[in-house]
Amino acid sequence: MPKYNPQAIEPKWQHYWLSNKTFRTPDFPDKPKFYILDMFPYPSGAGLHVGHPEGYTATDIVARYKRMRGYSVLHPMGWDAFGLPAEQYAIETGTHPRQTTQHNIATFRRQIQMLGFSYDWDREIDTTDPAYYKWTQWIFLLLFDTWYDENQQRGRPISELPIPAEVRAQGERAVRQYQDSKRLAYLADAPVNWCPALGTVLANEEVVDGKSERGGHPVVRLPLRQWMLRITAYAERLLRDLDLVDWPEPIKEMQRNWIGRSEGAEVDFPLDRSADAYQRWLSERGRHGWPEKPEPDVIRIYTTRPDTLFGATYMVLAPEHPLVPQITSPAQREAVEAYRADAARKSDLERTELARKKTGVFTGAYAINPVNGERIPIWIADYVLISYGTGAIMAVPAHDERDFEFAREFGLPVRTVVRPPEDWLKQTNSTLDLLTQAYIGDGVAVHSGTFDGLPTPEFKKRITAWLSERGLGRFKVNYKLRDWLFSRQRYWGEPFPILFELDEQGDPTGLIEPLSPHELPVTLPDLDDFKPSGKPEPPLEKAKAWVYLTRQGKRYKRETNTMPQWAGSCWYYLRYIDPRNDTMFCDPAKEKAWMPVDLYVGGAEHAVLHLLYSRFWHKVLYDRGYVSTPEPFQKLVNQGMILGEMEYTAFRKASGEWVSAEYVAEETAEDKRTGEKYERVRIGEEQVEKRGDYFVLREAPDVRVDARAYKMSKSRGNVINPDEVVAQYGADSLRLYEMFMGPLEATKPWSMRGVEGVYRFLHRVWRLVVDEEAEVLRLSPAVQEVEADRETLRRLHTTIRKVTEDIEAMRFNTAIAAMMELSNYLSRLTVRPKSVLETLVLLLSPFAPHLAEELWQALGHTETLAYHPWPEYDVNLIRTEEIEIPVQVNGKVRTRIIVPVDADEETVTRTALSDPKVQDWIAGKSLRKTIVVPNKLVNLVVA
RNA sequence: GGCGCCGUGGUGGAAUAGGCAGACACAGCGGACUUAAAAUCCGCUCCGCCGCAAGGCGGGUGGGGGUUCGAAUCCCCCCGGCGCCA
Repeated sequence: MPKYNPQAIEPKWQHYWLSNKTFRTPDFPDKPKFYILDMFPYPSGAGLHVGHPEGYTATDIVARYKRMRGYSVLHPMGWDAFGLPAEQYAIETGTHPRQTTQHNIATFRRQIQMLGFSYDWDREIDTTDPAYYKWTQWIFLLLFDTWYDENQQRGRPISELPIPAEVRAQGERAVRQYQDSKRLAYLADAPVNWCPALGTVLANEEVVDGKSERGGHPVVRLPLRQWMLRITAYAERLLRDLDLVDWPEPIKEMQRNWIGRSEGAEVDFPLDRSADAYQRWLSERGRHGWPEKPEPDVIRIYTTRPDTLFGATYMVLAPEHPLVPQITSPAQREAVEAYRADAARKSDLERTELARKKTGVFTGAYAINPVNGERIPIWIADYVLISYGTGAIMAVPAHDERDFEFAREFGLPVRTVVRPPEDWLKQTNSTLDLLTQAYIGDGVAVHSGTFDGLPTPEFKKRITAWLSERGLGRFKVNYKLRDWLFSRQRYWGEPFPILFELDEQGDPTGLIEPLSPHELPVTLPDLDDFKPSGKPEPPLEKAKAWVYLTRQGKRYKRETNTMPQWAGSCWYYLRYIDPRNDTMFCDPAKEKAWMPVDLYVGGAEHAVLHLLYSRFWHKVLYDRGYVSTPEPFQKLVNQGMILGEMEYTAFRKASGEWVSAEYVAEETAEDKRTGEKYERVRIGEEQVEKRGDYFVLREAPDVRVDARAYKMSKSRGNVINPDEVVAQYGADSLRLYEMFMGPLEATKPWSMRGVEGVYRFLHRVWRLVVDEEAEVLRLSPAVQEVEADRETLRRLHTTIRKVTEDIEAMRFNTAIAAMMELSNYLSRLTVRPKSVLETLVLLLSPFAPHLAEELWQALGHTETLAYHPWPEYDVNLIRTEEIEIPVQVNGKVRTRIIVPVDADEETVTRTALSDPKVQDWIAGKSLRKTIVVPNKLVNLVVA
């Protein structure tokens, strides 16, 4: 029996922790607090993936360690359970998504609990639980009730929004519409991906190359009235406050890029008109200044290069630009209409593809360049997006790559207004007036009237001021970040707590009515048919009895879109703090006590969207006084991806002849030279060998073999199931292996043999303590209550220090290596001091908690070690009297000498020079220089 | 195309205020125990060369160059992989 048997001891301790509520966290921290959060999983039907426990083990180690260091640790788990797959399954089988979701959650919970994580399960949450999404809806109402005050740079209640007198004069209805236009949650027409063949609206990720992912049917972009969240109002703060958090720099950089702040100018180009009319317009602008909205016959553009205004030779509007129908000449109408229809079928990504051939159509209209009065043609082209800037650009082909390509394609003039450096001209074979490609760098202005000779940055300032004085333009900060499209035409999501007022005919009056908080939650109606309606409208439209209601004598229709999957995950970290509160989403006192999250661990795939969206919600809650910190996640760590086992692939012709991998395109298995298609052959490790930088077939060493690890996927058949690993080796081995594989952040391939290796280590630790020969669980006879000798103590305390420092820095792989070294040493001792083993068990306990608890008990303890103080190390025990350091001669190690620790330079030099080997090496040469690095090395430079 | 990260034995990886390259583990080889196997334990294991041996010499962190007494680590160029953006 007393063999190491994880299958017996792991369930035993999991049951112990659960039934004793060992990891129950008090409502308020009673010691210094530490909030450790995992990105909660979407409980998919596939069950837990080995990638999940990687992050969960890392956080669990820190959580267990922090408890032993005397912290109140908040460490919860829950389910991000709304989402497409459950709904897709419902469409296919009629199974209600709730049922699928509950089933998947049960599987995930079982799998996570079998790994022995120290979550406080009393705080488990589920985003699809009405008691949870009640508060998601409540926060939506808060967004709806908030406007952004640009002056104060914060969100404020809509009741505090100043109403302009001219709006107020138009009556109550106008006031409400004005308010609605300023809310953080507002309605707008936004294009959806409508797939007529499937009769449904698709999410962006379901559209590939303008076709549906399933079936490859064409997808068109159709405007639909949808909820938007005004995240752009917070762009500046989302950018700036990245300085407050301790996140990996690349992740911050990705967020910065995503927000995409740029400085430039907005400039108004009036449509072509008579010289008189143009002069009138100019003087009008000079008098009244820059208007909030341009006149209906004026095109407003945004540019980051106002210094190139004199080089604008044409304009381009996005095909969707509202002015297009108005300005198109009759002769061009047909071509313009066709082009617009075509553009609607393309995604933004395809449209902006740099390598793509530029397309576009002339509208027949002209505009006037306000800096020089020049008349320039107006085109439409799909490389201009309606969603960026103002949806219109001035085209400066000389200094913008896309404009250059477009101009070349359509024979439009190119005018250089920034002088490129001479060597650039030479290199590109250009002359100042004949560029072979766009020059996009800075330089000195030419052909720019009175601005000639100004360097680019100076020009930008001067021209912006010039435009500003004349009411023709203004300085403008622009963001690539777009407002967040928050509606989904789906069933399985949070319903909006919003009503639309109906008139007596049952038609919408245009008034939007938010529900009151006491009317929440708005629960999802049951449907028995989840099939798409065949119209671009949400499935909830089918629940007629739910959709229409009478409230205080008025008829209303409910909003039938649902919220996107991101909604529930935007604030879940707050709910864990007070998960059962039904009067508030979270008690402010508890929030203050636990926030911010001290450590947040999850996959890098959420580096941008989830983290940006939740930061945005958090800031709104902050502005409205519901949370106490400007940022939710203080420290962020991204775990790397776990790949499948290493695979060797060879390529073979139909004739059976091998083809070296260097000639084969890996993705298609086609010959790079001839296009011939080959067969992929999986090769065993024993059939390959390494030659230089490549693996080759052992039987045919000319044939290179493709050697790499692939992402785990069902279709590739390389998915590792955690259940099987636990059944074979136990949870402690799985946990330990995932931490031992390499650095947490790195992408690394799985290896079953590696699991075996850590299992052997755990088994060895077991045998250090337990008598395996005995029938009952008792200590090994080598374990005795004796004082440890000096060397054992030195190794023990070195290990304590290493493990402690490594956990703090989340370098779990090297912490484990240190414990392996200690156990290798201890296993060679015939007498093992009990106190040393106790310390080792404590060090190991955050990593392999089941084994540790079992051994702790075997060592005679009756209580869990979960709250036992973490071992302290004594530096005096780590120090040695003497130390061996290398001696270099001219930078090469020639021998080693033994010197007292902290010996001074002179002693070290003297010892080195007296060494016979050193004397051989420096014989007949003169000593030029001596470098002594204390306790590290000595380098003798001779010549 | 731009930005970022990365490249170390047969494999995963150690070693960064620039200071002994290859800790720990896997795989492999040899040995002990065993009737045998598994498990376990002990030893060897970056490459090349010299030596019967003890030992010694040289090369080596994707490639090339540079800074330095000294570079896996810092700088420049190139090659390859991954991620994000376009």
